[in-house]
Amino acid sequence: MARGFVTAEEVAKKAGVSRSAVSRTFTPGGSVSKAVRRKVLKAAQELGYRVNRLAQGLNNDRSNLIGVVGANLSSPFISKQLDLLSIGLLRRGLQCLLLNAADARKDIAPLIELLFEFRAQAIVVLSGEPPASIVDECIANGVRLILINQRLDRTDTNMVLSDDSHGADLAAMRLVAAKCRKVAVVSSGSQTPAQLRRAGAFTQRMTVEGIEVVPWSGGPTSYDSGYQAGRELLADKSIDGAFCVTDLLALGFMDAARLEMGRRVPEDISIVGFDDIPQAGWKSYQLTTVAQSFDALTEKVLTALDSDEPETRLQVVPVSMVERITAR
Amino acid sequence: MARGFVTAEEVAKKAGVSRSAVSRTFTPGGSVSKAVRRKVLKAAQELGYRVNRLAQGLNNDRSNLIGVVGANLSSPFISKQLDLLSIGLLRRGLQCLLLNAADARKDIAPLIELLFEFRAQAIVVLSGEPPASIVDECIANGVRLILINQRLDRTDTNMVLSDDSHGADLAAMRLVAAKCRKVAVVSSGSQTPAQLRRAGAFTQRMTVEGIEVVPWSGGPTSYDSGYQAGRELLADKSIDGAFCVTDLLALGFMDAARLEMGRRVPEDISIVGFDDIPQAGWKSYQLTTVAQSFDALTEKVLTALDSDEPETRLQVVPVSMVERITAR
DNA sequence: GTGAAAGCGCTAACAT
DNA sequence: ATGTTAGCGCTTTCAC
Repeated sequence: MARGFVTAEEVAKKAGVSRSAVSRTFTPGGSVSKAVRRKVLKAAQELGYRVNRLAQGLNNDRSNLIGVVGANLSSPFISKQLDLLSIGLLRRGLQCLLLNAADARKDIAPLIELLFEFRAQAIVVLSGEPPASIVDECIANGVRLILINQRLDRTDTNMVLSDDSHGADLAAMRLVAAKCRKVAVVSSGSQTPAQLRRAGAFTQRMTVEGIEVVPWSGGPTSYDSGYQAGRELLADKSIDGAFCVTDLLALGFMDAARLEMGRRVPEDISIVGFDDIPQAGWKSYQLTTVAQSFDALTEKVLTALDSDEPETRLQVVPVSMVERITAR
Repeated sequence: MARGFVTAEEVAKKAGVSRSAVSRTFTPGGSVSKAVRRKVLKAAQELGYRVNRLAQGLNNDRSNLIGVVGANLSSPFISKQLDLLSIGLLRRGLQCLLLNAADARKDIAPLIELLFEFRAQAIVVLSGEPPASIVDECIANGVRLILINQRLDRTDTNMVLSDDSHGADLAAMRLVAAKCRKVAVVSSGSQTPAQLRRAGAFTQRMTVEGIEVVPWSGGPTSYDSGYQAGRELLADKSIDGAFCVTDLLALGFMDAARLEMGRRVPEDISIVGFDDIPQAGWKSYQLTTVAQSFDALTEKVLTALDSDEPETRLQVVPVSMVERITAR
């Protein structure tokens, strides 16, 4: 109790009107006469009144809060996503309640539980896979759930994801075009569904093409893991191509290749990444990579927020090859 | 109205107890008998009840919401900060209401206004300078305001910042030790207070040392701006040192120097950055830089959240030189 | 157009 | 330890 904020009651008193007149003044469709509105606005101004959204939400069951849960918020990919998303939400008059899962492997159920308590209108999951029970609860409670780059085997929730398998295919074909004979496919140890899809589709395609694939995975999704992969894999002199399922891995791999393992890129080895994070375009790297469209992804999430068309439940966003200089 | 969520009333009915018994069961210090508690918990479980934090907050004036406003959420520095902060808040049982200012130059007043409406308990500003009127309002309304890397000329609000001038000094001394004769100091066009302090302190020190300083500033705080700076400045063959007030700028500058302007680093030119973002440690760069302690910064912010010691209002966090290979 | 009154879901002071 | 009662600040019928 006893806080500094001014209430509508006080404003009403000062303006000499009823408490509901004040409410109406601040409600978009409220019917108030010019005269009253002016008086109210004046009093509110002088008192420094601002509506209490908590009370407002309690009343009409619209908290205006959108829960966002994600891990590794400082990774280039996630942070870019969060950046765009938070801008888009704000633009739509929605607030972003951010919950950091800290670690993608962690169970995000308790976080979503927390979002329920805040009566979030919708929940956007940037990373981590919610258990089926939580998905059910979302539906039961009328909370829209939107999963990014996550493909659950159900049709009753919103999923927005990049076309991983097609992307992996593009990467495969690019390495085929580079005339690679033996390629590495590197992913992190935290086998996220997206990474698994990419590695799987790539391997499958390469097998069809009759090209030998050497899989590697380990560590978190980071530059260091990629570097480590490079050190270990490139002891094998015959590897002349690599698909890293994430740009961060690719950048680390590339540095290991050039700086420690004495390979020239792309002369000795062709490298293709996935994501197209800003760093992939830096002059020291100029990584050839499969680009996810951050804008399109965000756009789809935003529209999924209000539209309830069942047919737009699963949105696959196209990817594209960004040709730079790391593949022959 | 008409939402799926279960209320305490329904739980009470099902458990055959009063509505307050339910409330007490879910309140840490509530005095309830084992028996009642069990009944309540059981009913709550079956019904899928969860407290409504909005209502809870409305009651005891503790929204549990901490407003966080920042711009350029995808930049390495800010995103790292946000990552740590959001983890810390969650750990303390606080929720993070994120507002993206999109652009550091934008006025953040309306965003803070919005946070008032949500009755945020405290507001953390990662970037952007709040106008004095807003600061006053925070104080008037009992909302703690914490500014990061922002030094306002007042003693009634919390500021947590890295020791920019000492850091700039370290950078200067490092370039002196590298025997530079003519050094560039590059900052972005969005002259943030922190950047101004760094550039200012650096220039001052160099002037004392009798070393010529060539200032450059332009563009946003980005890799590209740094690159641009490199291209323009290094037409001057006599520049043999550079202090970039931000790592992102330094990385771009370095690439321009090596890859386009034919300079060897550090043989021909010594480069020192500021921040110590993850990319500064990447093998292709290995930037010598002044490190801000993200952990210490976050730690101070977190403690500033609850402690109200006036003497801890201005917290200056020490910085340190990270010696890598870009300075002779 | 405006005010009175009820109610959103919860907590806390007051009895018992 | 438990139930009753009175709010928290707001929106929304419902009369007028």
